[in-house]
Amino acid sequence: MSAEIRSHLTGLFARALAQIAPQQPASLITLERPKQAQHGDFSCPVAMQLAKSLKRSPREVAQALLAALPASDWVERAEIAGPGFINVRLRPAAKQHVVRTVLAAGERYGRSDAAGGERVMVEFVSANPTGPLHVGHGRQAALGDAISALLEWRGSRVTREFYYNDAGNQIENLALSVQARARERLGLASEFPADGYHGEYIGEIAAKYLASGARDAEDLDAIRRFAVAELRAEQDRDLQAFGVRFDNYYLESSLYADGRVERTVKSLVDSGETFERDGALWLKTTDYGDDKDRVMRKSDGTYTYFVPDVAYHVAKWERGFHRVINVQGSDHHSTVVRVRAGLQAISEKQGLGIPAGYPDYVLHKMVTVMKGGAEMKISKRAGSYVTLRDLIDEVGRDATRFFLVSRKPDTEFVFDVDLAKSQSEENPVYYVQMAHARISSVLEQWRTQFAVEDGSLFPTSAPNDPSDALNDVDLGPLTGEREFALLKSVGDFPDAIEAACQDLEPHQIAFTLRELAGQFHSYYNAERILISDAPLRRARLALCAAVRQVLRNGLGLLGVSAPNKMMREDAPFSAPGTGP
RNA sequence: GCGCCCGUAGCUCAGGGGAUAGAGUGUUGGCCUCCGAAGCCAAAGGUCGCGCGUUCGAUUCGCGCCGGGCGCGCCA
Repeated sequence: MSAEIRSHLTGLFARALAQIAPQQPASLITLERPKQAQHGDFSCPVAMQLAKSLKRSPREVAQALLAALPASDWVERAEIAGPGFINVRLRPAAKQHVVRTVLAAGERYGRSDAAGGERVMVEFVSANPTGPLHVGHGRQAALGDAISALLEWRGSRVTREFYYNDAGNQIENLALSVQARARERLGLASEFPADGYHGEYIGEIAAKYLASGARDAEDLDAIRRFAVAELRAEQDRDLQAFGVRFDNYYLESSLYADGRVERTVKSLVDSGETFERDGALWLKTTDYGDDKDRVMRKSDGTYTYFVPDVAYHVAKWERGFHRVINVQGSDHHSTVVRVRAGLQAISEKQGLGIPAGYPDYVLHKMVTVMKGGAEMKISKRAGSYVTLRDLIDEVGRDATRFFLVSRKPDTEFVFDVDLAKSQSEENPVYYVQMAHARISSVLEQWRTQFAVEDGSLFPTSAPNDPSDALNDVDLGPLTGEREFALLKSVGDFPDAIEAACQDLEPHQIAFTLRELAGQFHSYYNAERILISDAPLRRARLALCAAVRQVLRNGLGLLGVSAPNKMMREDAPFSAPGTGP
C-alpha cells in the first residue's frame, strides 16, 4: 500500500521535474517519510538539491515544481515548507485503505516474492559438540532464524544449516576428558588433559557411559561416539526449546570421507596460490587482502581448520547455494578473509564464478549476562560459561528470543536477567504481546456483545476470528490523530520488512513492533473501541484487527508467540495490606 | 603495534546527509464505576567522544586523535 503510494508520488514528481528541468534525471527524486505529522505524509527534498545547478533559490525551484505537479486522487495537497521541502498530504481514504489490505492479506501481509524464489543458505549456530550451547549460540540462533525468516518473507527459499565439527582435535579433547572422568569413577589412575573440558556435564556423560552396559573405559572410540551423541542430543533439545529448527546438519567428517578436503587442497595447489616453507603448505592469502599468509597443511601432515571450511563452502556453491549467509561470533572474523581467499583461488583457476564477497557474514558481538548487578560467568552445568538453557529457564523462550534479536548484531549485548525477570511489566516482548492480547480481548467482546447487531451486516464465517467479518467495513470514520498514526505504522510494515531484510538486521522488526504496540496502547487508553456508534465501532475494530495482524506477523517472524490472553496476576489494588 | 567493530539522555539502546535527535528504564507528578492499570498522560534529562574536512545542509560521509571490545597460532 505504502509502496504503491510511494511509486505513484514519485511518478508525479518525475513528470513535474521533466517539465521544469528536462535535463535533470528522474532518479534525483526521493521521498521521505517525515518524522513529524505536521510535515505531511511524504516529503520531497529534491528542490534543495537542484537549486545550485539551476542557479535559483531552493524555494523558487520548489515553487516551480509544485506548479507543475499533476493532480492526483490520492493527494489532498502539497505545499512548500522549511528551506525548500515539498510536503505532500494524502487524502484520508488513501491512508485508510491499508486496513482492507491487511485484513485481506492476513498472515501474508508483509510478505512478497521480491526475491523470486532464489535459494539461500543461512548457516548458523554450528556449535561443536563439546558442550552445552552458550548464550552466544543463543544470539546466533535467534539472529540466524530471524534472518532466515526475513529472507523467506521476501520470497527466498531458505535452507537453515548447522555445520558441526566432528573431526578436529577438540573432539579428541572431549573424548579424553570424558575418559579421564570415567577412569576416576572406576578408581583407576587418570590424567586429566591439560586443555580438557571441565564442566560438570563431562562427569555426567562419563557416568552415563559407564552405566549404559558393559562399557570399557579404555575404548576411546566408543567414548567419543557416546559423548558426541549425548551432547548433540542435548543441543537439539535446547534448540527445540528455543523454537529453532534446521533443515540440514552437515558434518565436517563427511568432507574428509568424500574426498572434498583432498580435492580442495589439490585445487589450491593447482591454482598456484600455495607454497611450501618449514615443512608446511601455505596459502598466499595476502594476495586476497590478508595481512599474512596462512598455513594450510601443518608439518605433521594435518590440515588447519580453514581448509575443510573452504571445502565446505565449495560444496555449498556446488549444491546450488549462490547466496550464503553465515552467522558467527565476531571472534571468528579472521576466518572470513581466509575462506574467501581460498574460494577465490579455486574459482579463478576453475572458472566456477564465485563472486569475491562470497559468502556473506553476519558477525555478532559478545553477550554478557548480568545478574544481581554482577556479570554471570559461570553456570553449574557448563562451568565456565552461561548456557542458552540457563537463559531460557530464567526468563522464558519468548523473552530470550526477543531480547537476543533486539540489538544490532555488531554491538555488544548486555543481557540483564534481573530486568528481564522482574519485568513481566517492563519487558518489551510482554509489552508487544500485551497489545496483541488486548486486541484479541476486544475482538472477543465484540463478538459476544455485538455479533447480532454487526453480524447481521457482516456475516461471520469464522466466529473466532472476527477479522473476516470486518473486511467490508466503511473506514471513513477513522479520522483521529492516533488512528492516522496507527494507519501509517501498519502501512509501513512491509517497508520495515524490506529494510530489515536488506540490512540483515532483525532488530529493526523488534523496534517496529515495540513502536506499533506503543501507539496502540496509547490509542486504546484514549479512545473507547466498543462504543455505541456502530459505524465508528466497526471501523475501529477493523483497525484493531489490522494492528493485531501486524503484531502477530512480526512476532511470528521473530519466533515469539502471540498469545490471545496473557497470564494475569491478582487483581489490581490487591497489594498486601490493602485488601478487605 | 596491525585489522575489524562500537562511543547518542543517569542506565540499556534505536536512528541516521534534511526541518525541533528518539524509545525503554530510572526520577517527579497525574490517570481505574467504564473494552486488560502487565496500561496511559505529563515534566525533567543531550557539546550525538574530540578535532579537521566534504556540501545548500553533518549527529549521519571521509581523515586524524581519544576511549572500549574482539581478533592477530603449524588452535578451532
